[in-house]
Amino acid sequence: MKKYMPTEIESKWQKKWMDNGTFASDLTGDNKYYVLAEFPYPSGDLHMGHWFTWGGADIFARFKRMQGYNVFFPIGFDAFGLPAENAAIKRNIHPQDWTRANIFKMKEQFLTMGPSFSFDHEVITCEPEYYRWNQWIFLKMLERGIAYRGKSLANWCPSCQTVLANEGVENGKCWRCGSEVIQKDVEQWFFRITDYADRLLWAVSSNLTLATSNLVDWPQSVREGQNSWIGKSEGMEINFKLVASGKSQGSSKNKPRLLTLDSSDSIIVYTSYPETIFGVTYLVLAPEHPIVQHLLSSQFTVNSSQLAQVRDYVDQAKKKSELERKTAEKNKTGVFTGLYVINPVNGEKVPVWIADYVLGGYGTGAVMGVPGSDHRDYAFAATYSLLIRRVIAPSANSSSQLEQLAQEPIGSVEDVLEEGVLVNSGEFTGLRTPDQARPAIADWLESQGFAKRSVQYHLHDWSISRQRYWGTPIPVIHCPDCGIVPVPEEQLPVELPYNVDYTPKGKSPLASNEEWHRVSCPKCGKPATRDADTMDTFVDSSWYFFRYLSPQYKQGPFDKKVASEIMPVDIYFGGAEHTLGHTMYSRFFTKFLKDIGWTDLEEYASRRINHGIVLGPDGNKMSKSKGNVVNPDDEVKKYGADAVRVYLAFFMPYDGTGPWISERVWGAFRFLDRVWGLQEKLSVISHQSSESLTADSEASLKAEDLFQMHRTIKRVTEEIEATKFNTAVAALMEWLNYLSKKNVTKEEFSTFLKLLSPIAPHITEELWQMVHSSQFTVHSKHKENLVSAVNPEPTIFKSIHTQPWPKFEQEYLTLPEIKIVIQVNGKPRDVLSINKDQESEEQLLELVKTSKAAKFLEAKEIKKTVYIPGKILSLVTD
RNA sequence: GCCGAAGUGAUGGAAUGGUAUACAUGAUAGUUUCAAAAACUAUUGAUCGCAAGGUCAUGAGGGUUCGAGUCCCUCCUUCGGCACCA
Repeated sequence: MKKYMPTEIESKWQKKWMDNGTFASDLTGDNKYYVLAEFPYPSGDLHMGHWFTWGGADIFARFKRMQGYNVFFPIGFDAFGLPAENAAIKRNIHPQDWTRANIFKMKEQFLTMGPSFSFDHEVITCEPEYYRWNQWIFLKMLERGIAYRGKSLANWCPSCQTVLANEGVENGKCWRCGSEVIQKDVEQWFFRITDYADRLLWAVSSNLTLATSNLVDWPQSVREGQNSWIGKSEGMEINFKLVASGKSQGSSKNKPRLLTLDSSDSIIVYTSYPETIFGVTYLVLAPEHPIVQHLLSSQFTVNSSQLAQVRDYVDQAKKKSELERKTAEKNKTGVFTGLYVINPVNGEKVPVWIADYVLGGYGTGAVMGVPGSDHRDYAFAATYSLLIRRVIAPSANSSSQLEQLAQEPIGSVEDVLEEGVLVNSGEFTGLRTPDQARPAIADWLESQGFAKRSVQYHLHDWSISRQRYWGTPIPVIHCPDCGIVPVPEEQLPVELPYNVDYTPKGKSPLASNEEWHRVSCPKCGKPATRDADTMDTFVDSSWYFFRYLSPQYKQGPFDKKVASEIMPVDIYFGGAEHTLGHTMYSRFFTKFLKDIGWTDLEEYASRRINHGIVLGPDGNKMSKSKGNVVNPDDEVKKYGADAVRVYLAFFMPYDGTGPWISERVWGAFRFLDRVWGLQEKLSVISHQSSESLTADSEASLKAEDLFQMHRTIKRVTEEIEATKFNTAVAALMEWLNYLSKKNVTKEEFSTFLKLLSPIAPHITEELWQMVHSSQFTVHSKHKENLVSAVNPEPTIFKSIHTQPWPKFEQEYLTLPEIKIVIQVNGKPRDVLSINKDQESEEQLLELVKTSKAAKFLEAKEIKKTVYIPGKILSLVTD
């Protein structure tokens, strides 16, 4: 027997599979199965995380293929984005050249995994053939008002010199470079994802065992995370009229006042606690609130020192970064405006303040201050000695007790209640909240015309403009006369010019290429300029899984007919970090594509699997700066690709997070080496045909042998299906331990190889071909003949990876001799073996008398027996 | 603060309410070797015991059950996400 030398056999089979087209995709057949993994960013090095993600996906794809599915398992590259640009600046390489070289290198590295990718459907997002359809989709969105241009405060990274989406801000810092993000007023393009907020919400099921929601099987954590990010809140907009004396007399003749308000001369607040309205003792505006601007431009009469204070405060607030504003959470600051409003429910005159704890971007940018029932309002009122009134009391037993509670002052934060019974609330006093009081007051406020019901979302529109070079150009032309003019569809793609100055200057690098930038207006023909921004790279990754189906397609983003057959994605492997970004944007795109008639799908992936993270040997996240990066190439050289694959599958659950421990990879190698050694234990090595061999070996297998084999088939099948690769490997190890102690039949050996083949594709192919050598040699000779004659590409090579997946037989899963656990008073005392056919409670009770359990029953009466056939006999004495 | 997931040997981790610690790594001893590595064999939760065997152990404390790592309640810790969203 030759020694197991992985490096010798692995490249051999990788080449063979390639040449033979073993894993080529066929999108025409029935019984499709679409396996998707998040396409990699071409950073230039395939790291362990790629092996982990794609290894798991490859196991699954191979498994499904052997189960007879027509598997589509494409790969591509998410090639636009900042790192390429940063590399360009740092190393003076053009982003395009850098990216192309990286893609080339990474493909080579991927091949060492022995993957079963459908390489013939590759998608690379920086190719004009791809991004022209980004532009096409953009224009469709523009047509429908889903894409729009707006000016607003945006997250701005001063280091990357670009706008960031909310999802790109982590703890107030840029997700790429870690610089502190500031707020900047910028004109930019948005996608109106908020229009889709309701459709993006996941149905929340109280039954947690029900894994599906919106008819697909996505992790609970993703569904909950997205829902809380969308942050749907149902409440009311309540109108508070400004007190007339606050108005400026002088300006009333000429200027129309407060044009931006829905209803003139009033402030509209948003609240989801309308039932606390009797507890309002002040109003608070965000510093960005429009009325603050009116105030500062002297449209109200307030004394000048007050005005100066307001001006100071608003200026200060502007200077605070997002981070400062969030970390200063506990210390509430604010300033009185001099204005008053009337509380519509009781006619009280209430002061209006400005405070930066109120956010300009949420609701109406104004809230009612209810210090008696809101912790933040309480803190604010306490700081500025504002009136605090109790409107919610703890539930009371009697009305007299309630009256007493109503008088209790609120002396500390602990007294601030959001639930209980309403007090000091006019006719609503005594109602329980939230269930009774909230709808009652809401109805009443609406009927009186004081307020209307309103739904608010935490989700913001998606800002997609980036002032960077390496991305999809926005297909729009700015004309001094016609304004924003979309680039006509037939002129797509708007190609990204090669020659630009991409060093960051706070404006878009594309504008530096005059020849590209200056065009004539498609409408009027006069000189105009192209939009010089590029799109967020999340746009690229929002629909790539559609493009995979028909990457060469020229009549649209993808071939609808193919999509109707192959979509949705059946299983999507990816990282938990994409819960709020990529996976939600993709869902949004899918819904939009449905609306314009390109797909019938509401959800693009039937099942989502979040993978874990492989840490460095020191237990920290692998990073160059920490020097704990394990390079898969090195590990493959040491142990072989199969051992690395087995280790990755085995060392922790697929969704876990744990360190790479090299000495344990050796354990995976040892396992494969023992599998290799199994060939020596083959009891029947003959020249007979495989069919008669099967019959022979079946006959010689004992009940225990069959039990072990079928049990393993069952376990491996179910565990791969559930993406529990670690226990699938453990099941194979257990069977190997059993097989190592006996002679092995060809049947057992072949079955073992098939079950292991998705995880360790090379060694299993080698051993398979060795065992089925007669078949193989005949065919190889045959092949040479065929090649020289008619058919240049005969496909007679029968790979193990196209063999049918083993099926287990229920009848072998129980042994004739079964084991029954005997418990006395809940403690296991003995295990009895009994013939399956003879098992009965009476028989067992008889056997118990002579068992180890007997002494625990001496001189005791059995008061109760619980008998679960095939499992346990539980005896209870006094 | 809110939401979610999880706490099991020295370590990674297994366990449809039914013999907790499968499988692997490490460790100890032995075989082999001039020696080491590798390989192979045995042992390996704690504790009492010469042994047979017993007792105790799944973050802590209660509960349901013949029986709980698993279900329920309270608490602690860790990780992840969100966070002044009114």
